[in-house]
Amino acid sequence: MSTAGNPSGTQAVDRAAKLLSEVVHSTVPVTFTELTAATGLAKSTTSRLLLALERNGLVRRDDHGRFLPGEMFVSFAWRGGADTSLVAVAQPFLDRLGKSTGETINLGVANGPQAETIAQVDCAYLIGGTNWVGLSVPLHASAIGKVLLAHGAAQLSAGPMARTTDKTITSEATLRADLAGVRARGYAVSDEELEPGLITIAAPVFRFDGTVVAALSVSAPTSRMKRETAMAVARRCVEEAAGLSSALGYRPRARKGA
Amino acid sequence: MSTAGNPSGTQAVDRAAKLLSEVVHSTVPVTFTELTAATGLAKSTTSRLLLALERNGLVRRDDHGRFLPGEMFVSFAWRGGADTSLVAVAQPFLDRLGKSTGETINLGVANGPQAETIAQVDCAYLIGGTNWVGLSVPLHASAIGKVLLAHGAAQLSAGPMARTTDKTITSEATLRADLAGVRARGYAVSDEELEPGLITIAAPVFRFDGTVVAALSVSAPTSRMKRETAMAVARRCVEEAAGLSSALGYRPRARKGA
DNA sequence: GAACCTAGTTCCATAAAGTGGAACTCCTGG
DNA sequence: CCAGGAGTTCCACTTTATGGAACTAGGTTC
Repeated sequence: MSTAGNPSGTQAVDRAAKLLSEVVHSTVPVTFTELTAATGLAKSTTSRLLLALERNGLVRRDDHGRFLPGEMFVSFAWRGGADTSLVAVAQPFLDRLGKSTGETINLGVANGPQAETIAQVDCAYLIGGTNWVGLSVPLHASAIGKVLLAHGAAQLSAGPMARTTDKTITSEATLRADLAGVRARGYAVSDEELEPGLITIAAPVFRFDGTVVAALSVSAPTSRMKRETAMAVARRCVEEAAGLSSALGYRPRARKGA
Repeated sequence: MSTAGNPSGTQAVDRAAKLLSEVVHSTVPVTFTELTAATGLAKSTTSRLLLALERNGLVRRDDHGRFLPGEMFVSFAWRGGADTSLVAVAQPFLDRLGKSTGETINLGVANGPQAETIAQVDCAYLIGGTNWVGLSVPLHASAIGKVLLAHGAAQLSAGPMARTTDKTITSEATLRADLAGVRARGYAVSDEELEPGLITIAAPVFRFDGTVVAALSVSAPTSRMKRETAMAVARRCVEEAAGLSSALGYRPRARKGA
């Protein structure tokens, strides 16, 4: 009768978790009745489970008796555990993107005047990216960096822009134009601007408040990234980045339909 | 045999919640064995419950099989639910402070160049504070404001400091000296500096990373806040602020004991 | 202000789900 | 290759959760 086939005997916990999930993933406080409806549980069961969740600080009630995530969630959020866990939330999205493109996938964030790689999925080919996790790259020459710059998630340092290949953008005006393109298209491209033979495409990851917190990228050798492939890859990259954004609570536009 | 007398029949959920609590409130990943030890549950039970929690995104395992808070917590934290819920976490501390002093309790945060009151517990006396929630007061004249200033959680605006009573500090040098005192003592006092007849004492609330995010205050009419009373009140205020800080993950000093 | 909803909690007999000891499977290190 | 620890799976036992019904608490209507 339930949606999922429960692997083993833990009904009560699973049901409680389902209730909890409804409460936590909702953007607004949830009523008791909505919860019985959403989970299909009997009133008595719902009541007992919610009482247990409340007793354990997993949910709480507002003045109208509606349910909100409890002290345990708030406390976790305040203690900053989230920052270190971005990678964990992102992993499934990276994996999916890696599987569908076969190329090297990276997740990068701003770290001072550079872009730092914090997670990676290796490519399926013999020739491909090495491990970049922990490495920092120039903002103006990398696709991830350009995404961060374009959305104000990183600032260039004062000095002149270092040239790493003959295609590297070093003029401020050119970069500004490129960044405008990044915002318009929804993704950034670094076409041999960081390293000869390397093309990278990156898309922005938004947080609940619409600010960009990271960028998701696909890197491949020029030999495998022709124009048509690039278009498809870019679309997939933007898709997964959007999915991750949504997991972080970003809601691009109020959407119709229940 | 168990530590707590369970009010009603929800053993499995309570046990799962206890495991979850261990995982979430720990600063480091927790091992399976630590969990069995901490909760006193049988290996088989622990295993089953953890599997259920994992399946539902409440915990996850790192590469060494140790347990961390799951996607549900991270996602909640990233979507910014915490900010709106500071009041909820703080409530018990405010209540306790209110009960033990009998006076008006406030929780305030920085809001631009002012201190904004975001929660309040009303005093037990007939004469006392009115509702301040939502009100903003000058940083330099209020105890909450001085705490925020002293710990760099708020900045004064450029202009001159407005005088609201004849005791208001309006000289920058005097204020600077006062703020040094606030840091040294651990609390701030506004002695009729905001309104004649009103004394307020405030203590800082720290976040996990040691930054100050809010201030907790006790306000009373001069008639009830004599010197000795003030000392006791200040101590209680600092205590509760420390308790709240701890709930937000702040650990002033590594603590001994299992 | 009495009758009537609706929302939610408590009761209780039933049976289903959780429990824990023991057996089993994986690792890791000697 | 064997020993020992860590964790999972099995399974008979029984404790614990379940859900319908009764009950309580607010709120609305007439």
